[in-house]
Amino acid sequence: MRRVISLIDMDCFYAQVEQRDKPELWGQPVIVVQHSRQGVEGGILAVSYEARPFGVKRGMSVADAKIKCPQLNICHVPIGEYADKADIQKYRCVELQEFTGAFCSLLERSRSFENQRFASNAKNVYIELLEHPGSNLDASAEVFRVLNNFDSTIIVEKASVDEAFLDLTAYTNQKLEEIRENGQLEEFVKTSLDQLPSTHLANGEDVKENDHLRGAFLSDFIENSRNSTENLLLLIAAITVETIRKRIRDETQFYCSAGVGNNKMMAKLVCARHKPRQQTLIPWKNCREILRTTPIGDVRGFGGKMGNRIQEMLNITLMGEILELDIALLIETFPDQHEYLRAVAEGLDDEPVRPRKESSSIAVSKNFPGKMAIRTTGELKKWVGGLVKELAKRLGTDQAENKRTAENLVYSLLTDDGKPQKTLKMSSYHPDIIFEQVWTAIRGLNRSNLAKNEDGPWTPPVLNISLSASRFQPGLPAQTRAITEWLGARKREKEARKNAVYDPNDGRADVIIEEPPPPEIPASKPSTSGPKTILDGSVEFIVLDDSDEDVPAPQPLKKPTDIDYITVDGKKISKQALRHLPPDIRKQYEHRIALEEARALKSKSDAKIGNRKRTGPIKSPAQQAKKSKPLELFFKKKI
DNA sequence: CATGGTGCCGAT
DNA sequence: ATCGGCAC
Repeated sequence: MRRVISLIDMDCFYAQVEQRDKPELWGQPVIVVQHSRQGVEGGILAVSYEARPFGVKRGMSVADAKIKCPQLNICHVPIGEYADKADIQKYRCVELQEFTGAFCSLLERSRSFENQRFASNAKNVYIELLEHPGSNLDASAEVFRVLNNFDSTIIVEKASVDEAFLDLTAYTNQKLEEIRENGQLEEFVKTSLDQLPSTHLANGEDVKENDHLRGAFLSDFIENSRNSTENLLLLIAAITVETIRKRIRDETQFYCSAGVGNNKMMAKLVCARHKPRQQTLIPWKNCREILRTTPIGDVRGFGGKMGNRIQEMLNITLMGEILELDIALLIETFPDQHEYLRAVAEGLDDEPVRPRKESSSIAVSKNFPGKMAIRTTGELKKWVGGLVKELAKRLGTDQAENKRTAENLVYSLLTDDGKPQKTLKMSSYHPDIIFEQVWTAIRGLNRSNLAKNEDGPWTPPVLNISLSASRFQPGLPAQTRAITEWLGARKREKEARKNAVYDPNDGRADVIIEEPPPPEIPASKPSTSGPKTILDGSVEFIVLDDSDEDVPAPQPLKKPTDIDYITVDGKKISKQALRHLPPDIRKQYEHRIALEEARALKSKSDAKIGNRKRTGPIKSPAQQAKKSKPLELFFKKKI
């Protein structure tokens, strides 16, 4: 039986993330630009739909874009902490400490939006972040939480930061069965049009839709569905996807588009037909017609060399032409793939939707094109070191977040000559250790005959460095759990100190996370001075310890006292921050402050006695927060 | 001179 | 394990 598949694609996602960040940008033309090297603007990564009518496109230079659209708003991808390269973590991750501060402003903002679920989502994000101390949360994870929680029978494959495939086969079959059992089929057919407000039917005529036709095409299809289980399933899927998209919008503020069909290829292909904020349904019987006029390069998997080869060798441009070819010619030209090619041209594709929530590799890379190529040993060392630190940082947060540890590290150095690539066993997450391993493997690649010292030349010039961690095993190496969390907490505390001054304009509050407890197990931390032999063969993983180099004074600007902070739901919130809260929110807190202070006094006396040795899992502040009735009520009231 | 940074997969 | 290809 045919599957029922959907692709959900966030509309110009990076641009939307920026717009949500800065609400004044909603409805404005926005581009997201990545820098190439210090201060120099690189390519355009995303273009908001408001900017597209002006002719602003991906790949264009910022200058050209500005000429086309003078009122264009330009947002920049952040730069990596340790290496001078674009770091797109922002579009995936909201740092906990940033979010804690931004939480208030999000809440405030949610009241001005009509969407009632937004406050609820803000709460969920907040709680989830607190439940995983030191963790990050993808901006896209907000989206994926909606997808993953919608229904357990829907398979969700995270295809990229802003795309997901859904397998709705089981879900729609079950729904249809229910409808039939309850004798609601007729009712369903009659009401379904109303439930498809943003759906288009891909039939070849839909591209030049007058909106009047949209309804007519859909009605037609719905009529033909009465006696077609296959159509009914697609119909249910389309309605479901409308619901899912609405929920994504309500809970995250992000708009998306979708395609619905019988496989990944068609769902993906058809999704592009109506964007943004719309979705397209392709019934099985329309696949041939659609593909008949589809440029070969538009089909997933055929946008590159393979697609070009097909076009050139067969002298065709459209997918459907494959079916008109002399079969003998097709076999002769593509002996190994002719069957597959014909299947694709008919709209067949059996690639499964793989349930996947987390990425299976974590990579950092940087290009050094043309003149920028790395030509000295010292330079290469510097870049590898920086990239290793970026990688270690991300691996550390991934480890805390996903409770897993990478086994392999693959490096590659692209040169004119080739792209030597090797897999190393990873024995530590410590950047110094990783660096030594990588450098040991790499150093021999220098073909220069001259002195191989720091400032000696490196040949051939390096055009790209890439480091990728993979083969994740579940769990943390036991002894490092404590230190991992401790370092994470410590870092957060440091950050909080840095941000100790609340600036109502940047959405941050000086919310201080609890004092990090000392690690239960002392760190057998490798010396930072050199390579570290792993003790007695045991594997050791340690999160990047970016010791206090950049924050020399460990003391806060003003030493916090009990007078200055209020503990609410296990978090310390400065009274100054509280003053800046929206009045009604503040009121919600204030009635509890007396209680909390009393509790604090009590626990202080308790702490002197037995708080030290607890064997069970430590109760995180978040867990306390979750159970806290007042907070829940507070949120419920908002809805 | 040059999308660039990530990520996935199949063939070998 | 390495590579090459593809995509967003």
